[in-house]
Amino acid sequence: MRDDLPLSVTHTVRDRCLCLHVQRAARALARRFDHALKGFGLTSGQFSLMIALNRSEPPRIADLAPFLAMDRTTLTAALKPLVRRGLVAMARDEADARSKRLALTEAGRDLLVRAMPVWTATHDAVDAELVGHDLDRLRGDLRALA
Amino acid sequence: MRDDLPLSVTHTVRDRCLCLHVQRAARALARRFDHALKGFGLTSGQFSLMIALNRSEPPRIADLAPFLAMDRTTLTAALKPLVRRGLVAMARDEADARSKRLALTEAGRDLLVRAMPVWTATHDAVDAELVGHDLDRLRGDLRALA
DNA sequence: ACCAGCTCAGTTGATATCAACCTAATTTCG
DNA sequence: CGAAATTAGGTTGATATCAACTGAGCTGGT
Repeated sequence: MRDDLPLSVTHTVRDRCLCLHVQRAARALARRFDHALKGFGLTSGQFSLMIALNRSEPPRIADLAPFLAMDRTTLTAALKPLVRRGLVAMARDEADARSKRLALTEAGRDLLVRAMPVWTATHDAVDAELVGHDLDRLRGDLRALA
Repeated sequence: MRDDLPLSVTHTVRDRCLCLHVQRAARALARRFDHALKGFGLTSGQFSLMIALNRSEPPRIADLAPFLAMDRTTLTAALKPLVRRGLVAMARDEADARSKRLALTEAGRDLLVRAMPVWTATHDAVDAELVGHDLDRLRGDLRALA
């Protein structure tokens, strides 16, 4: 311990840092949904990604990245196992040869339909543990951060 | 689009899922602090980890993992680059040969001292963007999730 | 003392995350 | 039309994340 890095400074960071607080909550929630969705071979992130694909118009990678607040190249990597398993299909955009359109396959939709009740039950359990918390406000705060 | 996976269901997940909301905020905040701390060669996670090490008693890996809501093995991996760079030292616990005690080195403390003003400025900027939001309540919500 | 069970940490394999760099296609403007 | 700027996407290298497995050390009961 030195005079120029006292415990009080680190306590300030630990207590105040939103980055740290959000990361901890993110890890805990991801673990929780990972476990719940394990039977379907899906992680929480893969589930969210597939949910984001269920649109009337097949989105491009560049459309999804901002929605997930995720780097474009992360999305490229995240799609690989889903495409390999035949849950997601990538097709060249007919209007723009640079773009690729992403869509759930029949198998992907089947899996999502089966996983949905588990998501609902898991989220209900999370909600139940947070009685007294204003979750709509929390979601609003998180959207402001993203 | 099929009848058994309508858009309304996916909109429910997108709007309600705390896991998705927290992951998005986590990515955005991590990116932001990563950029801010880049000049020190530190990521936001490495900064948080080093802050957690600044204790009067050098903690063990098993002590830190719950504090960071992180898997124990993730911590083992995260320590490697910090130890390699001489910012963190691992020493066998004298009382228990299974345990290792983690401590910042002199170089590690130096780096943290220099990085601290950047953390403060970055967090002040985040706070400024969230005027009207109750950040203490937000931190409480996030602690409840972790 | 012994051994069964527990605790602490590391390793492996898979996915996640991003910056930096790269290629190809489109658009813009002179 | 044609070169420059822009845009979409992929690749590489590094770190982050966790589950499952492994091994080493400790502890309590007999």
